[in-house]
Amino acid sequence: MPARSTRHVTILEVAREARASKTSVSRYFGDERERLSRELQGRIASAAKRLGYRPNQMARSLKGGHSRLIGMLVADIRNPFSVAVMHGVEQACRASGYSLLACNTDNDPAQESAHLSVLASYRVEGLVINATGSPHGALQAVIDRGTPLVLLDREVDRVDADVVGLDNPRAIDMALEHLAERGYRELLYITEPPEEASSRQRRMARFQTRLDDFGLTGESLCLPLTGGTGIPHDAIAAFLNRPGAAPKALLCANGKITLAVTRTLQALGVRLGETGLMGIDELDWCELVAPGITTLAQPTEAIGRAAVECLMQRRETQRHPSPPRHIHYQPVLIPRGSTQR
Amino acid sequence: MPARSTRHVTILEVAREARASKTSVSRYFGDERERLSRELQGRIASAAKRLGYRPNQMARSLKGGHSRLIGMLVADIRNPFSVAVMHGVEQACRASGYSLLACNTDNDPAQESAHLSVLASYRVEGLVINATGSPHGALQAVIDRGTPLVLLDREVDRVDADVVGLDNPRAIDMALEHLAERGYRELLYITEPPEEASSRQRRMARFQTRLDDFGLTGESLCLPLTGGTGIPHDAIAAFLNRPGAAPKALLCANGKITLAVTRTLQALGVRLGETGLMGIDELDWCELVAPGITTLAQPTEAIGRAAVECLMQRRETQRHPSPPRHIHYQPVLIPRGSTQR
DNA sequence: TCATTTTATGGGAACGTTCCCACTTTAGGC
DNA sequence: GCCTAAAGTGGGAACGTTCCCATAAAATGA
Repeated sequence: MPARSTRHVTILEVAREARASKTSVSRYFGDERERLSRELQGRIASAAKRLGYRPNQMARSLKGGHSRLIGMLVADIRNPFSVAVMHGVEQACRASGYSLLACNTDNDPAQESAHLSVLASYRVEGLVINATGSPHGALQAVIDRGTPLVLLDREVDRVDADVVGLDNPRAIDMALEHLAERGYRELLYITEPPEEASSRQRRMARFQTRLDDFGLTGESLCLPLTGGTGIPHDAIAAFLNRPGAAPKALLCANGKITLAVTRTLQALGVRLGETGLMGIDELDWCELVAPGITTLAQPTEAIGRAAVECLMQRRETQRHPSPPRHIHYQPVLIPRGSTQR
Repeated sequence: MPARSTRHVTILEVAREARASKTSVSRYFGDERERLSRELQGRIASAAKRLGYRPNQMARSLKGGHSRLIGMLVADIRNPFSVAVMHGVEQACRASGYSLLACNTDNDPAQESAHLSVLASYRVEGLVINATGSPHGALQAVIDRGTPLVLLDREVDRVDADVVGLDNPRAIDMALEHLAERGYRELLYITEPPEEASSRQRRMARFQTRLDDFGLTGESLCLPLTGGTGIPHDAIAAFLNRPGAAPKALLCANGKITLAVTRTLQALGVRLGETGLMGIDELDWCELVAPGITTLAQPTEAIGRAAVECLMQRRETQRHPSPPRHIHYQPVLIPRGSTQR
C-alpha cells in the first residue's frame, strides 16, 4: 500500500524515511546518483517507493531554471500534416527528456499571442512554432528573451529564427516535371491566401516562374477556405471548360486544398486522370479516391525531429548565437491514377 | 523598448519600478486587483509593461498548489477522432483558464505510465485519459492521490472515474437498423482487438446480441492493425464469396478499420452499395470514396468539452466525492451511397 | 470627539526544490 | 605516520511566488 491518500510526498519526508538528508535525496533523483554510496542509494530508493514519491517538477524548475518543457504552437490541429509533425516533435522531445506543451491556435493571431504568453509563463525552454501569418513582434521578443525558437513550414518576416520545412521550390519543380511528363499542358494552381504563410508564397511564386521551363501554361487561384467546406465551383469550372484541346491539370498547394478541390471535382462530375489532379501533402485517403490522387509527401516526422534538434543545439550553444539555419526537406512523389491520362 | 534582453523579470523588480510592494504586484496579477487603488493599479500596470513582466507560473503553482495545467493522454494522436476530441478538450480548458499538457501514448502501456508519471510531476490538476487497455493500477493511484480523472471512450476495470464517450449500444442499434432497412441481411462486424478497449467490447457484444432483433445474421472479425496498413484480405474475401443470395454488408468498428477495410475492398474490386459498407467515426474522405461511405459520426467536440466539465465539477466538489458519472453521447447517422443497393 | 471598523498597503514566512559550501571519514603519497 | 586529496554526506540559502498577518490611514458611528 503506497500510503498517503492525500496530498503529495515531499523530498523531506523521503529523507526522513530513509534516514538521509534532503540533499542526498535530491542527488538521487537528479543526475548525481553515482556520488551516493550503494547503501544510501538503496535506502532512498526503497523509502521513495514506499512513500510513492515524485519530484515536484514545479519546484525543480523554479530553483534550477529548467522547466523541461518545450512549447509548440500549431496553426491547425485538425490538419493531418500538423499532427504528423507534432508527433515527430513529441517523440524527439521525449527522447531528450522534455515534455511538450502543445497549443492549437486555429489560425487566429489573437490565440497565438495568448498561447505564447502562457508558454512564456511556464518558462518553456524552447518553442516550435507553426505561426499564423502576422509578422509578430511577440516572436522576436521571445527570441530576445533568450528562448530558442524554431519556425515550422512558415517563416516570419523580421524574425531571425531557424526554419524547418519543405524544400518548396523543389516540390513545385517536381510537380511541374511530373505533370509535364504525363502530358498535361495547362495548369491551375490552387492555394489558400498566400499572405498568411511564407511557404504558400514560395510555392506560388515558383509555380509562376518555372512554368515556361517545362513548356506549360498556367495560372493561380486563391481560395479562402475559412469556415465551412464551401469552395467556389465556378472558378474551377471556368478553367476546366475553357476551349482548347490542351490537357488540363490542377495542382493543389496543400492537403486542405486537395480535399476541397476533390469535393468540387466530384460535384462537377470530372473524371480524374483525364483532367489531372495533384496535391502537396500525402493523406490517408488519396489512394482511395477513384484512380488514386497523385501527391507529394512531406517527410513530416523528420521535420518534427529536426525542429527539436535545432532547439537542442541552440540550447547548448546559448552564448553568442550562430546565424539562423534553414533546413529544407525533399518531398517524395507518389504517382497515382489522377495524373495518368 | 521592453528592456532586458536577458533573463526573466521578477515580481520584485516590478515592485521596485512601480514603487510598490511585491504583495501589491502579486495582487494585481492575481485575482485581487480590485483591492488596489486606481492609482497604484496604474503604476503597476505601466511598470510591468515597461519591463515586460510575466508572472512565473512555476513559482505560482509551487506556492499556491495550482498548476493551472490539465493533462491528457491520447492513445493515438494520428487518429482524427482523438484529435477532434483533443480539440474540444483544449478549447474547454482554455475557457476555464487551464493549459493542456497532451501526451501521445501510441497505444503503448509503457509510454502511458511514463507520461502519467511526468504529468504527475507537473502536478496537473486534472487528467483526461484515452487509456490503453491494461487495467492500470497507476490510474487508480492517481485518483487516490486526489487528482480528478476522466476516462475517454474507454473505461478501465476497477478504476472508478467518470467516463465520457459514445453511447455504444445505441450506435450499434442505429447501424443495424439502418442496414436492415436498406435490405442487407448478412453482416460482418470488423473490429480491432476488443481486449484493448471497453468501447470495442461494448460495441461487439451489442452487435452479437441485437442481430436477431433486426432479422439479421452476422459474425465478427477481429483485426490487429498494428504497424503497416496490412490487413488480411482473405478473411474478408471469404465472407464476401460465401454462397447465398442474401445481401451482405460490412460494419466497421472505428475509423481506422473503415480505412483498412475500404483499402481491402478496393483491392478486391468490390462495388460499394451492392455490398454494404458502414463505419463508426466520420472522416473527411468518407464522402469522397466512390458512392460515399455511410458513417455514424461521434460528436467529438462535445465529448471533449464534457470531459473537461466533469473535471471542473470534481475539482469544485473535491471533498466527499460523488459516484462516478457516465456520460454517453448519441451518434449521428450520415447515410451515403455505400449502403444503397 | 474618540473608539471602531474598513480600506489600502507592506513585511515575512512558507511552497519543494537545487546547489554552494562545510564537514567528516577514508584513501593516497612520501 | 602525517599531510593532502578524494569521497560521502548534510545544512542552509536561494528560486519567484502567495498568503497570513500587521500596520497606517481614512471612514464610520455614537
